[in-house]
Amino acid sequence: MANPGNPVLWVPENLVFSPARRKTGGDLELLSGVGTCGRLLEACDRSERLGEGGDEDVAQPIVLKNGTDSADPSLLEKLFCQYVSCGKVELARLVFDKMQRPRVFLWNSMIRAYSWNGPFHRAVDLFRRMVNSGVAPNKFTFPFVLKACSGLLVLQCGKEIHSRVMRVGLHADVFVCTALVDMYMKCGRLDESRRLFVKMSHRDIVAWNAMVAGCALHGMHGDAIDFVLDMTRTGVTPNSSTVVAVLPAIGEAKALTHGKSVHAFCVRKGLEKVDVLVGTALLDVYGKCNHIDYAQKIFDAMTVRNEVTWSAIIGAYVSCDHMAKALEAFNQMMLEGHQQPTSPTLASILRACARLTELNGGRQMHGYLLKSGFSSDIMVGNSLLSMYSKCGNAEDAVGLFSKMETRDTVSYGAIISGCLQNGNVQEALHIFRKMQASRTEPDVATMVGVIPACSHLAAVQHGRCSHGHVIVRGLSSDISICNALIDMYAKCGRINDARDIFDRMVKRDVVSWNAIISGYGIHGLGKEALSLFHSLQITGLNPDDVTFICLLSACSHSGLIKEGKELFSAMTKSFNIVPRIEHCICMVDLLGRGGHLDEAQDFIKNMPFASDVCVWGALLSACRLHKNLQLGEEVSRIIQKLGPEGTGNFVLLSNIYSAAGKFDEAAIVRIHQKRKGFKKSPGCSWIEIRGKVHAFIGGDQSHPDSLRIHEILGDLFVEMQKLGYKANTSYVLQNVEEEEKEHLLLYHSEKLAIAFGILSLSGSQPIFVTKNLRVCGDCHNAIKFITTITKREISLRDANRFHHFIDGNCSCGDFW
DNA sequence: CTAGGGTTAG
Repeated sequence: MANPGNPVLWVPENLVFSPARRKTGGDLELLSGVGTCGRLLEACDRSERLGEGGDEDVAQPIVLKNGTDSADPSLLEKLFCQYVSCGKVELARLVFDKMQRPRVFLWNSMIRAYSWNGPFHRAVDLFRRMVNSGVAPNKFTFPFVLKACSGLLVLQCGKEIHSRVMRVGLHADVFVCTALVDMYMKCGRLDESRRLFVKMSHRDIVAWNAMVAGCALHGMHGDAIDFVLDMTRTGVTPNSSTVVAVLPAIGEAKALTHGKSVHAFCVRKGLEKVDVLVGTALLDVYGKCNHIDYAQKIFDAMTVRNEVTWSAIIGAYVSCDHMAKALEAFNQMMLEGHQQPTSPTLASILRACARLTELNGGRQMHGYLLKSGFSSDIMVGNSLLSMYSKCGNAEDAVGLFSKMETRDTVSYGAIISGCLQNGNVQEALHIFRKMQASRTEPDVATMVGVIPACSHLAAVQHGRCSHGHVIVRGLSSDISICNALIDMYAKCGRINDARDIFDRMVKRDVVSWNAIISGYGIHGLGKEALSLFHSLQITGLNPDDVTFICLLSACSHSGLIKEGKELFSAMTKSFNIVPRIEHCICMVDLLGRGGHLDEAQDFIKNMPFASDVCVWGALLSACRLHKNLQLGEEVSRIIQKLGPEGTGNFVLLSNIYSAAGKFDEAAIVRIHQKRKGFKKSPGCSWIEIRGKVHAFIGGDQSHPDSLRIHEILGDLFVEMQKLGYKANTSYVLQNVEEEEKEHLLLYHSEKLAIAFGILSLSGSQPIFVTKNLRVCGDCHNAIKFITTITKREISLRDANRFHHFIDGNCSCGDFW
């Protein structure tokens, strides 16, 4: 059932809702389906009332009744106008087609009707017909047809119309010119648009708004804001369209101050309560700027709300991490029943379920979506994929993905990262290959999702391949891509390649710095990490909470205890970063690893918040490292007390580990239990040989070369013993005879992978093995002997860091 | 006016 504390999602039982039906407005469809095709009734008594505007009740029966085709031209015109003003575009068109020689203004009305709500291509077609039938377009025609071009994003067509405008000498007309500015803006020709705009002798508010909206549309947030400032300087007062155009840009730029001044302007004009568009846009800005209280105030004060308003407030709650409020708002909306959910609403709700790992609620939503006809909506479908993945349900995500009718780049991105989040790296890479086969173009987000798959595998060949993809697609200058590449190369043991990417970046963000600092950290190069931190401060970029986690962990792995302590205090004092539990885990780890067990314990006791299993787990592994059994047992008991209920097996397993002195295994069990649900992943090691990844689990005999691998290990064991190696059987979990323990140790996954490396690679090639968990202590010792015997260089990346073994020594100096 | 997938940490 639902997690305690999480709100239960309310979903109506039998609600059926078809988005398609709402959009077309059924009666129009029915009418045109009757097939009366302009057979008109000479409803003379009623024709008097035609043209008064907007009375559709009068207009409809006229066309529906059978009558003669010999309609009076003036009646046709009146009827046409009537339909146009009622918004009955299709009916207006029927009448229009009946006219013998429509006058210019009738062409204009018809084109305008299409340019208003589409279909835009009809407006353009009609314009062409108009020109071909010898009717000269006038200054009213051009703005309408240009608007249709903007809607269709047909630059070529727009250019043709531009040259026609020049030929008939209408380029100085403010309306025509404004429409051209808008068309070029929307079609992405910002230079041409700006050129025309600057040349205009008189710019009205519509022209200014076109510039503002265009900049906002193309993600040029700063320019959009600047245009609004410019227009006020030249004495043009913004209107509600300006506000609605600029607010999304302000929101994207998270420019809270600008948002507030626009808000103030709206209050002066009395817009924010009565204008739905303004109110909605405003509350969205506050949501994006993380000011949910203001967003809510605006929402509460609005006298008119539409479905977009509800979507916006729900989305704002979700992005401000108020999931309960988001679900509450959704329930309220459904109960009030004035507004139906739309795909953005549902996408936000699914995001909320994902964040809460509220699988039951998510499933309920899925059921509702199936009933209500939303399940074919690609955005909703993608949100569902993500929800299932984030709730740890990879199978349902993959199942859903395979059943999707259409998949776009986002669908692939969602499923690839979903597989990755659930630890299925192979499947992620597999789907990436299918994506390429399906000719779906990967974009930045896809590649940012794929590159970490290579980092997890530590498969540098795959990684280089992804790097190649990125270059070919021209994405190699993207900051996020570079960040992912830095991380990938660092985790694949190529710290210098990582540094190279970092050094070549034109622009870096804090994640770039964090990635390279973390890279040095896992390589045990703490001094380098610290020196990068100093460079970071010179750039003027602010380090964030993650930076300090990277730094503290780097210090911890390099034994830089004094530096770590200084960083921790500087973090709060000089950088105003509130320590999170993660920082405390690093500190306990740092102190504990360094042997300051009492200090670590004091640190936990003085933490400003309640300690959790992970903090004690860090201390427990320190107890294991320094063989402090007494404190270790004490800590084990605390962990047992903290452990959540219903995890009996974990408690038991943890006890076995602890009783046998396997404190770090016990800690790992606890951490896994806490973080990943209730599954403990088995120790697994792998090695990439000529682009193929070979994976081994302990005692594995499934590899085709298993026999020879075992032979190699057997021979090595004999040699190692001659050099003084003694198996450390305290690392064996099972309660078996000593000899059996030695046997089990010999076939640990990391040893198997190394033996396979020896078998497959020539003597001069370094061996690079990756393990999902932390390296076993006996293996760590054994590998040192193996480097002496085989004269090979061996690198091992485990869950925490790198170990470079050479000539019987490890780069970590046994400090791990 | 609202909206789906992504990078850094332990």
